[in-house]
Amino acid sequence: MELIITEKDNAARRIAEILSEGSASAERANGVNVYRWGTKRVVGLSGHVVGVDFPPEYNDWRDVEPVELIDAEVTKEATQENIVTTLQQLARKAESAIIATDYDREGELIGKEAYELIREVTDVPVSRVRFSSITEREVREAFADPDEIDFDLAAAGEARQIIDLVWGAALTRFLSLSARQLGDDFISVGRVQSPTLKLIVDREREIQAFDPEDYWEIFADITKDDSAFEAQYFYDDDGSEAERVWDEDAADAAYADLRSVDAATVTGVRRRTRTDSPPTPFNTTAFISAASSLGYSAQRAMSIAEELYTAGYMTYPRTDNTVYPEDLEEDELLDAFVSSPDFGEDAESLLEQDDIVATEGDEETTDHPPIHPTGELPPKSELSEDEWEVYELVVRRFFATVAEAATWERLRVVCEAAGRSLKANGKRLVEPGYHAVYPYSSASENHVPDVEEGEELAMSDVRLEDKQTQPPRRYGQSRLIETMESKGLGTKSTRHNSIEKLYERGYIESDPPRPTTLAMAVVEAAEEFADRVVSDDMTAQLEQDMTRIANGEATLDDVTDESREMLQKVFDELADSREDIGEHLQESLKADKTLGPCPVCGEVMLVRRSRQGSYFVGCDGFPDCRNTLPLPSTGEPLVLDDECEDHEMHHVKMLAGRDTFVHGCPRCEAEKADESDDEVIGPCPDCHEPDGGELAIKHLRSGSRLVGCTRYPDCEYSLPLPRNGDIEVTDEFCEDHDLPELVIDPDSDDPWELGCPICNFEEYRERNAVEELEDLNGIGGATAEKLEAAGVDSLDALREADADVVAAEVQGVSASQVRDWQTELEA
DNA sequence: GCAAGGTC
Repeated sequence: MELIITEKDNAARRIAEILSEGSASAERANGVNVYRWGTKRVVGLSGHVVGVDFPPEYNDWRDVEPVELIDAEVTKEATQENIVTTLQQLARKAESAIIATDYDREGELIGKEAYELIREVTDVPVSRVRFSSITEREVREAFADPDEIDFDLAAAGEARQIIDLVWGAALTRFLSLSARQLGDDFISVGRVQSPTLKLIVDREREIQAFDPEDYWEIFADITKDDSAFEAQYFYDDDGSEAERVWDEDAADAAYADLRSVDAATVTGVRRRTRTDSPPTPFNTTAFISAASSLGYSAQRAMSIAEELYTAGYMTYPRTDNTVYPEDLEEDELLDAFVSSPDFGEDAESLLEQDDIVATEGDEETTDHPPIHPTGELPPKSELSEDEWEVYELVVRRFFATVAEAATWERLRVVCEAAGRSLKANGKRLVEPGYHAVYPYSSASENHVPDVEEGEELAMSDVRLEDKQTQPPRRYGQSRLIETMESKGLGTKSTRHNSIEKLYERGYIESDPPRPTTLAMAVVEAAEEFADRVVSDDMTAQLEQDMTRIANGEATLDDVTDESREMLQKVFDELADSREDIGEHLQESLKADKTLGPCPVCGEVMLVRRSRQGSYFVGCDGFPDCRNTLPLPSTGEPLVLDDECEDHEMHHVKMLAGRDTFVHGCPRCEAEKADESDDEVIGPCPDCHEPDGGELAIKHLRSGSRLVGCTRYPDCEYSLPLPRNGDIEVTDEFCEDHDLPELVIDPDSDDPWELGCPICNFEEYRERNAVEELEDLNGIGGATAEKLEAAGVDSLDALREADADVVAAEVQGVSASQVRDWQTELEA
């Protein structure tokens, strides 16, 4: 038997398909897919199936000095037991094995990990094949001429693993211990996350230090025949054109001059045509950036891309490549779209071009092809709105890369009036080119009419505008990812996760991300004592070292030993400052959680966490002062800059994904509840018989409202109500439940007829079930709705469902897929 | 429980 090992299941399936010419069948072993035909078996890993770690005796953070981790042994342990088991079971029966993991450095390391697992059980020959896209030609060529594993390249990857673990773990533990933050809220640092955080912190420092400057600009309307255009005053500033006037008197003088006349003479006209080249193929970063201008976060864009990839509609979303592979036939791919109602016309018009030549980016790599649609088209109804929008983006980007350039006509007009100069720049799209199929990049025109030199034109409405220079803008997520890429921080697969990690660690909040006080303190501490870990130099150096290892110019030990020595020096410096650093971090943590003065004792009120894990506001004077205020039960609290005028308390926002909301001032919310009375609306369905319980609209001190039983806590029956808006109890009654229908914000433009609270809750639960299913990996919006319609309307229902029955009832869902979801649920 | 890198 001959065993083939790929990096992921998807690649295993497609390679089996190609090599077996479609005759391969799939079977499951230990929950892992194995594809077989003849004497061949193909199994897909799940990336790294082993991971580096320290031996267990280093597990207790309090028992081990962080500095000890520098020279601690680093071991490798299986992290995906069933895949490792399956791989070794198959290897025992194999006469030979072929490693077919991705064609990049991590792929080589993952391949070497598989090799070592195989070697634990057998000494059959192991070879390596490399291909950069899973196409018939590439795969066949690669398997016809197998190569060897590149152990040096794999060792380069191992050096990275060891250095990242040792630096990350030792410094993370040091900071966490010094600030006494050992629970979930430890203080982390790392080679990628910390320089990324420093980018954000440095920008925030610039913004804070920014001193705005006043300047003035002057505009006027100029009319030719019936068409008016805007012209802007400019002057000569040492040989270059300047529009901003920095001196108020000078601005007033120019303004007065221009206002004194009502005509301007054209003194210059210049026409130019400019070619606007179509965009290059999508790599991961460019894709995230384009999706972000459609309003998707980096994380969301990648998760939708993952779905579209798994469903077979687009290529692998994690790639650095911006050059299509040679065997991509652009016209054939366009052909696949001709019959589509959404893309047919555009595909046809592109096919009419004389020559179909795709653009190329600067980055040509071996990892994967650039992101493009496969020829398989999804029915629109099968995708959720978001999925469709992202799919359309990917299709149109491919269209754009094979479309013609656009042509713009630029018209520059210069006028003189009262000895002052004005200018206007017009642009007109003469040939739309790729813009016709790619509406995402701006193609806005600015009309300036045809004028001739010497012409006198009417001028009106001269305006003097006073402005101020603006601080630099914060990084948005996609700009941050672009900057990370340019500095070599992270990889195509991890950059968006690194940003997500900064949110989870309480280092940044909001979007565009802003650093917390804690983040400022962590970066400051690192700059002072471990500058390497917040600098992109560490990555640059590591890249060089890895190249040396890969080229055989250095060994793994050379590089890791040197790195350990450097870290040892960092710790020598840190030793004396442990307490100072800890204090500074603790103060910053407190600043991020401080709301305002305690009305009882004058100390400060802080966001705290109870032993049960729920959040509340408590006095820093505890246990002397036991004043508390409740917070809503959903989400993680975030202290906002806004302050309540009555109580000098910062407002609180509750972060809960799509259910995020602003809670406001916790004292105001509590007082509102204290002042409001319960409003009885009908009988309690649980206990009216025989106990006489009734349902009432209640306001809780945590700011939420609900319909609950008057016998609470003896009866815990309750229904949710929206957090905001006036509630009107109408005279209409629900026949099923003997309750009045409710209307939210009856006097607003858009009142919400919530109806009977019981009926409303039942509908809500149904909708929620769909969302719950969607949150499970690999279930798209459309699939979730189909499952819900088939009676799989909650995670519990999915867990207990019979996979074969579900597969039979829901089109497009296979039994094995259902079993995968169930396995995931169990985990 | 620490990192970053794969993968879902």
